[in-house]
Amino acid sequence: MILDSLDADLKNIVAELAKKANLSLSEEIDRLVFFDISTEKDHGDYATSCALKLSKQFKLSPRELADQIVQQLNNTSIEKISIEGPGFINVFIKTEDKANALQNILAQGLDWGKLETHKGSVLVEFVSSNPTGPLHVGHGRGAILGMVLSNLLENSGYQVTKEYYVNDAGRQIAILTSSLLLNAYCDDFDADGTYEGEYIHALALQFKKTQSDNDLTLSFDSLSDDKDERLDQISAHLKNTSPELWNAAREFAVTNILQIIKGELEEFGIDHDTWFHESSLGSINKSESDLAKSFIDIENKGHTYKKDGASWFKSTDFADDKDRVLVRENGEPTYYMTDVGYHKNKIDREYDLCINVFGADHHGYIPRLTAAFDVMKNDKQDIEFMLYQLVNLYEDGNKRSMSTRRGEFYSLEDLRKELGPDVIKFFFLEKKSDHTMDFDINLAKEESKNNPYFYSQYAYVRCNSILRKKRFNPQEKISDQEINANFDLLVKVLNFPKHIKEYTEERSPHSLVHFVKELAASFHSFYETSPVICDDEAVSNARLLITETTKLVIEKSFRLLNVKPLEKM
RNA sequence: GCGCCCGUAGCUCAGUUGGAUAGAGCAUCUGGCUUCGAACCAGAGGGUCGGGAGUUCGAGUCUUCCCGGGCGCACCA
Repeated sequence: MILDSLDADLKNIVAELAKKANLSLSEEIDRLVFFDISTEKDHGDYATSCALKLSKQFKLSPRELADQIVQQLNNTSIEKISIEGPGFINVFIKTEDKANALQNILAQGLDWGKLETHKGSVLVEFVSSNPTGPLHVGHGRGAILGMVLSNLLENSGYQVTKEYYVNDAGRQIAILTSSLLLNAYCDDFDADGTYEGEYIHALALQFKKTQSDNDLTLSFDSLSDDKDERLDQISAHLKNTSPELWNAAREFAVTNILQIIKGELEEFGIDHDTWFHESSLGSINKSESDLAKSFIDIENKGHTYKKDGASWFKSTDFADDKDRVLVRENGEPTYYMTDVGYHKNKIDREYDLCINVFGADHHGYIPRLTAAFDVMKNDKQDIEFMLYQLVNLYEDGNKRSMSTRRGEFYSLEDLRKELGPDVIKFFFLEKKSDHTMDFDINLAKEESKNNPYFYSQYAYVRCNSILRKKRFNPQEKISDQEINANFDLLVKVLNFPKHIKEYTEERSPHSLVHFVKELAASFHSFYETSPVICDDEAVSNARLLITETTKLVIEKSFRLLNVKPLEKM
């Protein structure tokens, strides 16, 4: 890319100037000295404000510094260079070089936009919804976010592992197991707080068929009035009186619900590389288990203490607002402890970076998890969190309720069946993730410009439609006129890698959606003003090349977004 | 009460590590199909960037205080 070469030259020049002035500015040069893509044609192709930022250090006026930089900047691609306003340096690139760059995109194909800027291994943990029921709409947002983030990271050179953490132990699973058994064997047993809904009834029926003892009757003696106590009594009773049945039911429920979840994720093209089961963390009492290893690690490093019979982690030494219990008085690990053990396992698998995609309601969890991670990690490892906020569904101007009293809820599957997976991806990704979003179902169904998904697909379809009609010679020289007349479109196509790099580093998949929308808009405008198939063969050839490269960039973007480009609509 | 997130056009939202005149779409108004797909394009109006103070060549962006909204503050998971 021309821009990379310009950036390198600029950094070298400023470094030289700093050296002459006896200034050590390597950090500033790294951070502040670079070219931006100009937002206006008048400002050239690229602009830098580095002279404004560094004038103080150099004890020069910004324009004086800019002048010194400009005198040395003689990159062969530069057509014209000027200093404007308070000290901006604007660079105009030779039209011929832009034309060459455009032709070069064709040679790269879908590798255009692929980066080699990052190294190392990343674990992205996302979805990790409890296997107690189908995914709801909110899970979908996290799922799509995690997937596209993974795509971007992979595209930039990282070795990415996508992981789903399965909470297959603990109280929620006990309640799920009870729910299944009650549904299978107790007619009209109404226990507040158990899982209900069609999927439970269906699973219960299936489960019953797998058991030889078909007419089992379950009975309960005195049950507490307190909802939670009662649920635990039911679980304990079932588990103790029929341990084999209990284990079979638990296994059956978890396996089958995971299958439902996995199937739904597949519909969205989301595939996790690993499914990590909480139950595999082992027992806190066995020293080789991840759970015990993580506890011992923190203990050995001197960050634990005993209080009220429990074992605590002094997380307040690491920016947490209160200390946390790891092991209860009764010897049972807390949920937090299991998550610490899980992260110890991630650390031992030697990932350089662990990214957790969390629902924003878990944000309070970040300081304590970071604290434990920082204690256990090696000094090259890092943890990051991405939060996603709630989704509100609107239909006909009214907020739509996503759950009912009966435990039924409007699931991700329901939404997908209503709209299709790709339009949902586009809408979910369009908004910044840490921002509650209003999802307008009517708009998502609309097939018009109002709907950014269709608008973008339509641009791709138009590209294809044109390219089917006429072939072109990719080597033929392109006139300056065609390059200059289509600045708005080409600036996006030619700088695609720079944008992708930024979206990856900023962890902002939503920016990619906005990029595609804007690229589509530029193409639609180009389409109206510049007939591609026309009598002038040279002009036609150039425009076909522009169309082809635009198509490539849209296609590549769609792939990163996990959206299937449509040849026809 | 403490912590995190958010507040930009009537609505839904962007806004490039602080940059040049704050942008899209919807809605309103005007114009454009005999031709590559009008599922589109061109144009107009619409703003105290929640409010005040500060930092500096420059603030929607950073700091601080206030106002308003969401979420979280367990030996639950």
